[in-house]
Amino acid sequence: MQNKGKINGNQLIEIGYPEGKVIGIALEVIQKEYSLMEPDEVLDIMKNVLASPSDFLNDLKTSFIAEELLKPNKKDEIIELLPSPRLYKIYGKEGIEAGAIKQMDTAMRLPVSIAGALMPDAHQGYGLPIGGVLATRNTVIPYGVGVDIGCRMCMSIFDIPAGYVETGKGDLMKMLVNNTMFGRATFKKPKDHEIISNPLFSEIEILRGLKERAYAQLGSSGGGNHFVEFGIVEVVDSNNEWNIAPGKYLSLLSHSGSRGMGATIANYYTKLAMETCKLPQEAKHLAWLDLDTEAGQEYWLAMNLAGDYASACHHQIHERMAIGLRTNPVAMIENHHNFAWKEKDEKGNDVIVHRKGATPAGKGVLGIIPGSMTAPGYVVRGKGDEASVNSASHGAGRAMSRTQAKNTLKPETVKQQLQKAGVELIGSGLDEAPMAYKDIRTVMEAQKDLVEVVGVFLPKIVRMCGDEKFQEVD
DNA sequence: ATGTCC
Repeated sequence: MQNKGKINGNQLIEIGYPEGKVIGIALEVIQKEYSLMEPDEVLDIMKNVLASPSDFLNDLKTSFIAEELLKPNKKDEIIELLPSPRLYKIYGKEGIEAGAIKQMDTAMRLPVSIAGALMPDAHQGYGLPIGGVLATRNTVIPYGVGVDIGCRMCMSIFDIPAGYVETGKGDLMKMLVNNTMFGRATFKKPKDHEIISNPLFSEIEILRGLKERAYAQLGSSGGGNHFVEFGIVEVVDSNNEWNIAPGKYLSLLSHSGSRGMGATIANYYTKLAMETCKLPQEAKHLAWLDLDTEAGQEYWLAMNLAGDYASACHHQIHERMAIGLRTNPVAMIENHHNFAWKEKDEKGNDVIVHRKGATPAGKGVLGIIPGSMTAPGYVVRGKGDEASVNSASHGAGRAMSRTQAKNTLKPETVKQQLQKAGVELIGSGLDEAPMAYKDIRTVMEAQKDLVEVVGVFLPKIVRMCGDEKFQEVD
């Protein structure tokens, strides 16, 4: 027989072995000790060990399996939540849906949670709500970061008069159409970037299979609420970081993340976390990885790589536009809003701060909070408010779900609003219409203790992922 | 958000 000793994990599970570490140990023992035996005989031995492990504790061959079987099975133990959530602050509570608050309550009942806050643009997500901020001790929650790891904003301010968005409109539109890629579209020949030669792409198993597509998608933008847009930024703070005179300038703003790479990493490690960290039903998507484990360290490295990759994509977008404009920006501002950071709490202890749809707003930290296609976005400087865990919103937040927007909004109404606001739109669907978003001014009012406004941005030429149904109506 | 369903 050519398959002597060949047993796989599934066969062990079939005869009743619990999923987990013991499978690996048993397979190792089988390979080492029973490789010449018929599979059926091996399975019989394995059955006997399983039926009465204590009888095999002194067996030379199977004692390791027996020991593992006798260990209290931590894998199936459901970790208890605290009876009530730790206190946390909600900003702009009146505008936040109940489901998001419920999800944040659940997150604040995790035994690993230390602090948290809910931003005024919050809405329901998987695990941590979008707009949720959560500080934990030495653990990282993949769905506390979100699927689009490193989703971020980037703004370039050019020393070009604001009037150019009108006088140069045709050229700017061409630059967007020819030099940005959305959805499935990618560049025929992506620009090289050092991120692709990062050794982690060969050192971490899950990343090996992601390198090729990451290269193919380099410099692209994705779909949904991602955009690249030209607009006018008014710098309102004379005491700004770049010594720019207050006034209006041509500006480029982009919003996108880590494409397929981050999504694959997020889903892979969430699944892994859910296998090792069993939580009650309502909290199961908040499964965490201990940063002292191999999986936790791998996720941390992979997450950071995905963040750097997302940043690289933005930089290439901005580089292409700067080439088109034949000038370099006088200022660049950028920030992740789906990410986890190692920070210090007020006592100086290390904490892991997850921001899932939240802008870092430590004291003096610059960030960008976009509004909608027709509403202003803001360049902000964090005030370092402790209660917010040094955070602010990452946008206005949705007022309508995507389906609701698609079903109720009329293309003509949206077009009228765009026209009124003087906004030229390339691509997009009805679900990204301005009316689908909350009023950003109300959201900013709710977080005035968290950030101060450095500049106000108005979108003028917006490119998003296309939507045929919306496009047809011309 | 996502080679938009392994």
